[in-house]
Amino acid sequence: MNLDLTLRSEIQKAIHSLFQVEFDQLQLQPTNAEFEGSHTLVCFPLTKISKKGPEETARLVGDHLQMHSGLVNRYNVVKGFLNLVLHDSVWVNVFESIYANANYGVTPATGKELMVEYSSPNTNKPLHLGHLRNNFLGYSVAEIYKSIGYTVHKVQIINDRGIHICKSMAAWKLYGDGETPHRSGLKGDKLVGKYYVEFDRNYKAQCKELEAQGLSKEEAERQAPIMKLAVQLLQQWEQKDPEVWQLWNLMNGWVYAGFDVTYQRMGVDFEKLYYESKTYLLGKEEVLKGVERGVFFKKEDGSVWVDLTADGLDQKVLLRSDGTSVYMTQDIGTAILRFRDFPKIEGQVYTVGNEQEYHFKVLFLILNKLGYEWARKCYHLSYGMVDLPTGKMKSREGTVVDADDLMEEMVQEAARQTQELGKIDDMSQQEIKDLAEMIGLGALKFFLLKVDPKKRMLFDPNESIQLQGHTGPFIQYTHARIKAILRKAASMNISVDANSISKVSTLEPAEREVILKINQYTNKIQEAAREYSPAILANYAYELAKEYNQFYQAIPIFNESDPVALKFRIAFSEVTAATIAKAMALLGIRVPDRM
RNA sequence: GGUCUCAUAGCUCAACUGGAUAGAGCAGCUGCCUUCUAAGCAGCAGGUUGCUGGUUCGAGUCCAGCUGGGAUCACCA
Repeated sequence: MNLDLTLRSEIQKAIHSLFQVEFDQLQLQPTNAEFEGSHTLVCFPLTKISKKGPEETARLVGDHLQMHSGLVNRYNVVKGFLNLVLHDSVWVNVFESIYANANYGVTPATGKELMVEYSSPNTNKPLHLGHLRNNFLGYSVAEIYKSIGYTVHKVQIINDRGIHICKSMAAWKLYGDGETPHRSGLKGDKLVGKYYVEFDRNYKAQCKELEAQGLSKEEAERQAPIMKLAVQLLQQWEQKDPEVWQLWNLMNGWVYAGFDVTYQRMGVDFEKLYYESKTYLLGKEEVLKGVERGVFFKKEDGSVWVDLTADGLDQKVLLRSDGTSVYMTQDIGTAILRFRDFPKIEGQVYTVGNEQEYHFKVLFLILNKLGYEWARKCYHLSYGMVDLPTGKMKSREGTVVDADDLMEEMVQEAARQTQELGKIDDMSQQEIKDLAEMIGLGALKFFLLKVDPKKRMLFDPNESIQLQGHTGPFIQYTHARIKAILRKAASMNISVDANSISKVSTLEPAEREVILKINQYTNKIQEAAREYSPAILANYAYELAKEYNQFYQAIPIFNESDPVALKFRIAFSEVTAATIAKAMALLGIRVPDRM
């Protein structure tokens, strides 16, 4: 049974019979902790139809519900707020139906499909902290949509061509001396990144030298030999020069091998990879067709533009005067290609930083102008930057937090603290290692996901590494404690079944609070999906764990002599653990049985 | 300069989309482990929600203006 819907309809019935009016704009909200009750009806909006003061209106509705609704036990009125106290049997019923449903919180397949793009790195340097936020967000949103019945296609577009990779190639050719990941033992993406830095260092030195010889800054930047080499490589690449392509394939291959290791540890996956080298020429045809249909226009020099001034934006170029594509052209092509690849998807989610908000606004408008219905279902999952205490991450200034390093650091810290607590001394080396992995990554993921994606956030290495308080490990810990209870119950041969639950007649306040929280789970998933915000689920999981911990501390389960209450509490703990595990799984966080 | 966006406790974040006395965690202080795991629980202290007006029965939330951050506005990607 859906408690909220049932209660809503009972309230509507009450209002109808009291005031003879249909009123469907009910404001029903959770009761503040300081008052008795679980649901609160805000009665100010009702005064217009009741023609009475808010308090009297509240009392009328409260009386009616108490007399005619089987749900409401008693009520209290504070100002215009009607606080409802439901019968314990209602809560027991709610719990029973959740307990009976092993798939609680999972919507069966609806036939709807969605594509989620995330990660989408350049291939000239390793993944960093910003990519971690991106990957965790994209992965989680995809999982959330799966759980509400969507088939989700996780994809990325890999920026594998362009001047950036040519820079790494140029530096490697000049200074690499044939270095390979195999020979140096360096991870492939790190190796390529090393030569990207190497490029920059030499480029700057060369510019400085040329400037000392009297060249202007711009002139020096153009004339620097290493830059000339990079530009030459780019041109040769575009002409499909076999030698250049071989090197390009080789170095990209190193990067992909490195990325695979990183993705593996992050726990993210992709169904299909799109490569810019294969899609960057797409879109041109679509744009030309658009010109024919008068959606776009051509200037005298041959360049093609879209006029978005009617939408409050400016004019944007889509094809250069020499006929070549720009970034936007390519994105138009890729979007259309994806809908051809997956004709059933109703839209695409682009997990990309908020510095590209303007770009996506324009892209969606253009797709719309081209007549694609699905353009309205495309969503830019725009997230804020991750700042460091020292300010913005700047790759040139070496203040970038490397993804591999950070994950390793978190796992090390988790291992250290776990060791220190000494609760797992009997575990095997493999189990201990796996546990540290689970906790370290759980802490990191939770830290990055608990903040509203839209907001920029601060990453303080000292605080982020904490495993107490409002953290992933706090929630994992709650799960592990419940598992200990369940193990003990099993060893005592206590069997729980639906029948024993239905015999429960009264509940402790702490129990009611937890059931109330568990009951919110499905709503929270819907909300998280609607808002594209894993933060909503992260904070929910935290609240649920916190609520359970209060119960745990207040009521020692195995001190209970009444077998009905004992069995109920075991079942209730079991459902809490399962709900925590499910919510965390949607965030990409695993939970341990012991820690 | 135009557009967008953010500003909440010392610090990091919440606030059910306009509802009650704005909540958590960290940091600080005080209690609670003969055990279902103290990675926990209970409590104390900490706030003019950047500023000024407005709309409303009611504003951290909506509107206007100001102050201060950030992003964006290339025939770059």
